[in-house]
Amino acid sequence: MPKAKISRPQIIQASLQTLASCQSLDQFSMRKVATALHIDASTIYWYFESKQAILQAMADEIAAQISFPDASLAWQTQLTQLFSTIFDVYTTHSHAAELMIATIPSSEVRLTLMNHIIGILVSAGFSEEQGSLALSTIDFFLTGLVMDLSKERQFRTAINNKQAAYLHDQVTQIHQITHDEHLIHMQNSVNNRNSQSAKQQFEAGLKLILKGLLAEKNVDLN
Amino acid sequence: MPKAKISRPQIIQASLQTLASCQSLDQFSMRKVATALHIDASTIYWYFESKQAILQAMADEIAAQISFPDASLAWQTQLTQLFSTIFDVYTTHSHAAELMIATIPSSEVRLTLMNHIIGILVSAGFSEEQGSLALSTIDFFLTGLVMDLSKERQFRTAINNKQAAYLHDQVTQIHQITHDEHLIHMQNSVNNRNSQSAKQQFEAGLKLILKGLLAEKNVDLN
DNA sequence: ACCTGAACACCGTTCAAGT
DNA sequence: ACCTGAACACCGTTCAAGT
Repeated sequence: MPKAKISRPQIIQASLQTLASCQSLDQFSMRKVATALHIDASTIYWYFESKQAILQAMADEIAAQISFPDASLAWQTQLTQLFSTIFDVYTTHSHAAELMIATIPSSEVRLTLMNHIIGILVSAGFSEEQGSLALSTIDFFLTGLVMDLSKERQFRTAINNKQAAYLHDQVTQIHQITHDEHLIHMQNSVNNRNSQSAKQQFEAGLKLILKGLLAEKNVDLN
Repeated sequence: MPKAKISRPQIIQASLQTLASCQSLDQFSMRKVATALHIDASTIYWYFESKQAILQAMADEIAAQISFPDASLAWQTQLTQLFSTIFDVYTTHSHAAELMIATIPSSEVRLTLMNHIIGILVSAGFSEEQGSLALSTIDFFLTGLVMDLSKERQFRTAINNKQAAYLHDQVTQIHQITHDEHLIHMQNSVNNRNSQSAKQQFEAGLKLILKGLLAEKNVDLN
C-alpha cells in the first residue's frame, strides 16, 4: 500500500466513531483510531499535535451541530429551546459531556455559542455578570446530569467487563446503604430518578434556574 | 527489608499526597503511590481491588471533612454555610472536584451528606423532587466551577511541561477569537471572571439557585 | 498473611528512516 | 509532503513465587 490518503476531517470522523464504541472517554486511544483508519498511530501526529488536540476537534464537531433558536422569541423560550437542542446533541453522541469537560472551549464554534447564550440574557435586560453566571450554572448542571447518565449506561452493561462490574457493585451498595441507614431522602431521590426521564429532569432543573433569574430581574425593577 | 507494614489508611494518605503533587487526576498512578510508600505497585492490590477503589476511598476521605451546619438555622443559611464548607474543602485538596466526578457517591459519608442536604430542603417545605433537583443543580455547578479553576491553575504553570503549554495556547486563543470575532459578552465574561474571586462567583450562583427555589415555594403557597 | 518480580496488554509521543 | 517502525517512558492488573 503506497499512501493511505488521510485528512484531518477523516481522523475526526474516525475518532468520533471510535469514541462511540468505547465504554468511557479514557478507553479512547490514538492507537484505536489509527487501527480504524488502517494507519500507524504515529501518522496521526502529522495532522494533530497531540491527543488533546483531537479531543478539542471532536468537541468542536459536536458543538457545531447545535443550532440557535429564533432570536425574536422570548428569552425563556430561546434558552429552553437552545438547551433542549444541546441536551439532545449531548445524549446522541455518547461521552459528549465528558469530552466537553476534558476540553477547553477555545474554538470559534464554542465561544460563539457561549457568547450567544449570554447575549440572549443581556438582550433580555440582565447584566453581563448575571448572563455569564446563568450560562455556567446551566451548562455545568447539564454536563453533570448527562455524565451521570452515561455512567449509568456503563454499569448496566456490566456483564463480562471487570471495570463495569465494579461500578455495578457500587450501585447496589448505594441501595444497600440508603436502606440500612434509613436515608429516606436518598431513597426518594433514586425512585424519583427512575420515574422521570433524564430530559424531564433537565427541564425541571433549567426551569428552577430560570425562575431564579426571573426573581433577580423583578428585584432589579423595584 | 522484611515487611513494609502497610495499611489501607496509609495508602489512602499517600495517595492524597501523590495526587496533590500531580498536575491532573490522570497523572495520578498506582506506581507513583507505590514509589512514595517504597513498596511495589502490585502490593497495593492486596489492599485495594483496583485503582477505582482507591479513588473512591480518596473521595470519601475528602468528603468526611465536610461538617454539617446547625440544623436550627434557616434553610438558606444552612445551605449557604454547608456549600461554603464544601467549596473550601474542594479547593483545599487540588483535583478534589475531578475526584468527585470520576467517582460514584456510594459510600456512607457521601450518601449521608446528600441525604442531609435534601433533608434541609424537605424540612423547609420543599418536595423530595425539588430537594434532589436542587442538590444536583448546586453540586454540579460547584464541581464544574472548581474544575475550571484547577484547569486554570494547570496552564498558569505552563513552563517546562508540554501538555500545560498546549493548554496555555488554548487560553490565548480564547482571547484572540473573542477579540477578533467581537464576542463582547465573552470578553465581559472573562473580565468579570478575573475581577471576582472564585468563591464570590460560587456564592452568586448559589444565590441564583436559592432564589429560584424561593420562587417555586411562593408559587406553591398560592 | 503479606509482599515481590516478572510479565501481559496496553498507553502517548518522538524521530530517524523511508517513499 | 506524507507515512512507518521501532523505541522510550510510561500505564493498570495478574499471578506464581517468595517470606
